[in-house]
Amino acid sequence: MKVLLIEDEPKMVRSLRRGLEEHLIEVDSAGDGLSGQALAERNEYSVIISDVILPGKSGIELLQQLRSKGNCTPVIFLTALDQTDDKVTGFEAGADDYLTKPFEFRELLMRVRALARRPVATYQSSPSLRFAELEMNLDTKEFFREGQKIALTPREFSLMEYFLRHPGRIISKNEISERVWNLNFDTGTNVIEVYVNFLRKKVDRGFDRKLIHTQFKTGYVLREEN
Amino acid sequence: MKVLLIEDEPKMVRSLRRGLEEHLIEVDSAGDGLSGQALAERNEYSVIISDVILPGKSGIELLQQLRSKGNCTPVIFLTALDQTDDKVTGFEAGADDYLTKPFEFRELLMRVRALARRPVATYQSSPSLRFAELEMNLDTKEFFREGQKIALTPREFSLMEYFLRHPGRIISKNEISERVWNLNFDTGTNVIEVYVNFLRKKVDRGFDRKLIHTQFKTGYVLREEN
DNA sequence: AACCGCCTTAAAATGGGCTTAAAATATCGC
DNA sequence: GCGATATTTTAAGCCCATTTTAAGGCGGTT
Repeated sequence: MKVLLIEDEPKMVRSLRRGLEEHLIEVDSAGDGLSGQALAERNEYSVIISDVILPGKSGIELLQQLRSKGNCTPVIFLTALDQTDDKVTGFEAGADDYLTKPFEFRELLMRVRALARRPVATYQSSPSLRFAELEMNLDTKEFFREGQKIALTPREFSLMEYFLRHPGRIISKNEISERVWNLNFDTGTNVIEVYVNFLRKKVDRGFDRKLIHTQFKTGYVLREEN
Repeated sequence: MKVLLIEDEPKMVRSLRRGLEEHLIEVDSAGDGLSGQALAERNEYSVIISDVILPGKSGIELLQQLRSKGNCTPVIFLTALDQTDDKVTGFEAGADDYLTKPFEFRELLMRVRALARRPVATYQSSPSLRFAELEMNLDTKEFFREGQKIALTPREFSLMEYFLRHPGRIISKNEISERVWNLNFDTGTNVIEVYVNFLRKKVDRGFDRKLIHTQFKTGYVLREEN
């Protein structure tokens, strides 16, 4: 099980992270709304635990934007004091649960587990990414061009996913190695080129209109025209 | 929206009923576990609100029996005092939410609405699951492919059941070990692979169209095509 | 033309998943 | 309760898809 923790108070983050990890729950954390949203969109979590008041973007805004993009990961809000008004708007925005600080850790753990137990399929309208005649189903890990299914390995899939999440934008190799390979240093290899090649073979070969383009000395783009 | 309220304290019943009906929520109520269960089985409710301590049959027993019969109506437990131990067992029994008396009515209302918003879990009127030419009878624990009976051990059966309840969705090994083996930690063994192998021998061997597929590094899927 | 970045291909390394058999555990009939 | 049988779990080795490395060629840029 993996949860995303969005909270700006370092002490709280540390204590929750420790508690959750003790119970063998993987934790990613973010200190503000923006990076929280980025993580939530890039990865799939069982549950998101978020403060309501956050720098950058409030928890409620964040939630609404996730939901509007078809992301149905259950969200538990944390709020300081008993601001019941926040509570109301939080629930209205589609929160699945609410805890008022201070709370017992056991309580949080129970609620996280209860939400994680919910059958995923029923609540998540299978999220899919589209661009041109490409279609990617994040749930079933299927990928299509013009309705034709293309088998992708996990790495290929997540690289393609990254392209589809940033269509039309030039993506540098650094960015790719950070966000797809999770390396923030240069390994001095050419894995990325190799994988772009893999994708091209599977996605562009045999089609007239190429979709994956090289921007010399800059990076790659997913684009319709040449 | 219609809720079932199971509570033995008449005062509480009256006040909650009034509050809910003011918000245009229909209310059926029962004063003990047995009649509550009868109502829950006879009618379909959006949410069940139940006291934990009840004459006749405890709320937790009631919940477990509903769940074992395939009834997935969300349940909110009410409990006097802060008996967190009850809370733990309640959540373990599959409760969807928990409120400690005394609570604000608004709080209850929010939680009821949050649960009612969840798309209704597929209701099992006939206790059989089907997919492609597979058929599983949950009552008699029989399992067939193309009408041909296949004998499954209990473990095999419940693994197959889990597949059949999530056709087309990729199911991770973690998910399987949590939901079929009820382990929420990694045992470091390969039981799951062994059992998938058992199932394949019994279900797919000798058939042209395989139904159980591996998604490398991701999990397994029940799917018709390759 | 020379350099550098990118492409392509093939081969090596890695690690996940499969299979099998044996050990441990549970279940059933007596 | 006891032994026999069925089921479940552990363990080990192998296989192969995936990933990474490496090397040589091609092409764009200056």
